[in-house]
Amino acid sequence: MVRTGGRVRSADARDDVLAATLQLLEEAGYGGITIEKVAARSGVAKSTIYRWWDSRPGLVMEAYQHAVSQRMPEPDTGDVATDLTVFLTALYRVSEHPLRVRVLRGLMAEAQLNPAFEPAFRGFVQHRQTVVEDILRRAAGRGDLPAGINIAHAVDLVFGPFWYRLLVGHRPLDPADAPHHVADLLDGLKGNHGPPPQP
Amino acid sequence: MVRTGGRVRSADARDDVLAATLQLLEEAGYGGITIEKVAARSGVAKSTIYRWWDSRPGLVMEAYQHAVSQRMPEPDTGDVATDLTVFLTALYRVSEHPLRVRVLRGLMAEAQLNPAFEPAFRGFVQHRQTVVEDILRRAAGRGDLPAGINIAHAVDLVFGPFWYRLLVGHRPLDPADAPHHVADLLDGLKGNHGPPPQP
Amino acid sequence: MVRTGGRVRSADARDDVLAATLQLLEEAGYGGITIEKVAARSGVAKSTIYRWWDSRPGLVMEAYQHAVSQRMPEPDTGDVATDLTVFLTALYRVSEHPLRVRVLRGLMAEAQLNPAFEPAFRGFVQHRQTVVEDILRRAAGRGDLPAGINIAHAVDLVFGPFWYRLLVGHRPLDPADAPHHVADLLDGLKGNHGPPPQP
Amino acid sequence: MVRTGGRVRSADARDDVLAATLQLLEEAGYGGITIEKVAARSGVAKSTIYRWWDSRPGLVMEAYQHAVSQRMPEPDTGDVATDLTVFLTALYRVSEHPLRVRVLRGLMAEAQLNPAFEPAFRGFVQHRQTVVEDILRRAAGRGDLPAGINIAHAVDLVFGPFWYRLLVGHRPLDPADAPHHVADLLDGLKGNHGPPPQP
DNA sequence: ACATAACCGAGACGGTACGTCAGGTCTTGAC
DNA sequence: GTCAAGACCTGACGTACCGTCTCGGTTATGT
Repeated sequence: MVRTGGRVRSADARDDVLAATLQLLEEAGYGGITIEKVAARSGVAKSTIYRWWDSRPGLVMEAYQHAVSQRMPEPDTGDVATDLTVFLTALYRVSEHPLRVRVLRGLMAEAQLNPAFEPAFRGFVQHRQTVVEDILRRAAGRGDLPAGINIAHAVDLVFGPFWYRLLVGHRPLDPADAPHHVADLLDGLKGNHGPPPQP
Repeated sequence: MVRTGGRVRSADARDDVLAATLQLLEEAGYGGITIEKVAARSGVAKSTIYRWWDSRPGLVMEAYQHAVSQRMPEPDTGDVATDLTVFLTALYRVSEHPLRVRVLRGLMAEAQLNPAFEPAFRGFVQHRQTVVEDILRRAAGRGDLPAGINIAHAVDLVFGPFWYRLLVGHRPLDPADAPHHVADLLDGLKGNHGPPPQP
Repeated sequence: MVRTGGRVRSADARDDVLAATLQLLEEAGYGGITIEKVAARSGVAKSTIYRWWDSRPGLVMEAYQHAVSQRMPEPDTGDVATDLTVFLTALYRVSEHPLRVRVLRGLMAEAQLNPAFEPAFRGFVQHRQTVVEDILRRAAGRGDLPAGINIAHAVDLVFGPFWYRLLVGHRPLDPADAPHHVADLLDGLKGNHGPPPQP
Repeated sequence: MVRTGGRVRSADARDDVLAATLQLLEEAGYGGITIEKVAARSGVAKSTIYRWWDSRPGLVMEAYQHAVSQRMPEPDTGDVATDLTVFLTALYRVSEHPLRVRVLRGLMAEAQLNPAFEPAFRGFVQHRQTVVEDILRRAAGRGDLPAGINIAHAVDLVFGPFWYRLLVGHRPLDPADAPHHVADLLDGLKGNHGPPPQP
């Protein structure tokens, strides 16, 4: 597939839009963003924004990833407790960045209200789930966890409280809590009371 | 404080509005509701709606509670496992009512986007939390759970996965899973790895 | 027909919109008018303008008629030459008002480009034609003009040159020319060379 | 003036643009033409069109003349009635070609709205006027018409009704009417009621 | 019995933002 | 140096709802 001509996409325009989006995010939160304001702030035409981003959540998601694209770790030390602690600590650290918190909350909200956005958001979420799934699967393979463990539910026990605290905001998340949460989780898992995973 | 006269609030108008709200909820979801549509559907004037409800989430919350006001149980049998199982089973049963699921998701979304609505929603959520807190506190008092238990985190372990599944929709909630989740939870708690609760 | 309720239409808003439309007409001509500018100039919301006027030409036409609603004379003195002279003189006097000239030209242009506007404009034009038709018909009835006269073509001889000069602008219209044009017209008519009018 | 090199103007591009313009003219009328559509239809880039034509009316005018460049007759038989009848008949025949009617109406409309186009359009119109002027001037020189005749107004009597019918569309133009219109016109002229032409 | 005052429907109002469209300019790489 | 392609800014379009604000008309008291 070859390009046969045409003006090339302006990197300036792209960067200005993403920068303006982040600025607005900090000032007014996800709900305070409008394409109109992004256009005004960035000096980029609305039509140019619509050419490259199909929707507000798509734009915000890209701006977010562009800004904080430091990937989550995918630890594989051979010890399940260590792996989970590393991962959870990194996850909880989002609470130290109010901007990221606000973005995550806004994206979650959008996914509830806008069916068209749901699959994209689900993809984003599930990508994170697989990291934990892999850690648990490897541990079960090594015999460090019971064979019949319900991995799916364990994953929900990792991410559920995280999101719950993020969304309700009743209690701040603290990266220092991660080791305790991991210990609780593993205690529960070793008891192996879950039903067998769905085939 | 005496009323000295004046026409009394019309029960018809109130009922028509709530009914129309529920209808629209079923048809278009929370995000598909507008005050304008509710007014048109119900035959009640927009100004009347604004007189009695301050906002969309307020209206929806009332319509929801009016329709499905079966209170959550507050069990106190003396056995922590039984109490939690009863409660969790009732909680999970929401998944059998797509309407309620949609409302809960919409309210959560609104709370993310609309700061004015956050406190009301947090109140709604925390009321449910206290039921679980009370169950755990009583069990600890009886010595059925370690004294230094981190009740706050335990509550998050109950509600976190519930909301997470509800919001992301990656795996359906099943009331039959409640006993297993309770067992896992208690196993974790008895290990008592949590930090002491904040004073 | 009874009003059954609702806030009454604001005369201020209406007047402000029409005034702003005329102002813009003077400054920028018909083609320079946009609903957006009318809204900004008048301080009336765009939605209010769209509520009452379906389109730009409709708005301009009302503004024009509202401003210059001094009706054209419909003379009936019993003398065809006098009647026509009075009418034509009044008609030509539009050239003394550049604003009205611009509006007429703009409306004619819109009728060419916008099929939806054509009928409304044709109605406006034909209303003026009937005045001349009536003058000629009465004269023919009195025997002041040959019975078999082609009234339709005579009407075109009155309005055709008028519009032609207005639109092309090659030679200014002068109300003082009206008597001569009437005399020419009547000479031509009395010769009666036209085909019989279509039955 | 020497060309120093470089690619030569593509005749293909030019022809494709003009052909596409005519096609769109037939399908959607003058008002339905956009440079964008012409570019898409012709496969020629928008920038190329802008390079060679300054505006929509310029493009349409060239396309129109390119397609129907059959010149109007310029009769000189020595008889004024014959000359005028030949000319008027040819003029009226445009009504048999809806495409040309549409173009003429569109150009007239554009001249009203676009001051920059007015002079070009006036030139086009006046070129036609001179043909009639010459016929009348020759007749006056021969003594077939009174010497003090108002030629300018006579020209308006020829073109005025023609354009008026074309633009308003209230009554179809019929080439068969031309002889009658000529007879009426000459009757009026011979009466010589017009004011002396402006010096 | 009737005045009072709050209620109710209708719907106009000033706004904000939407997503689309065309205009006219500019940039790129191929010919 | 022209060409096709197409990105870019500009500015207006017409629509949907927002939350507020008159209107005219309608009840229930409570004196």
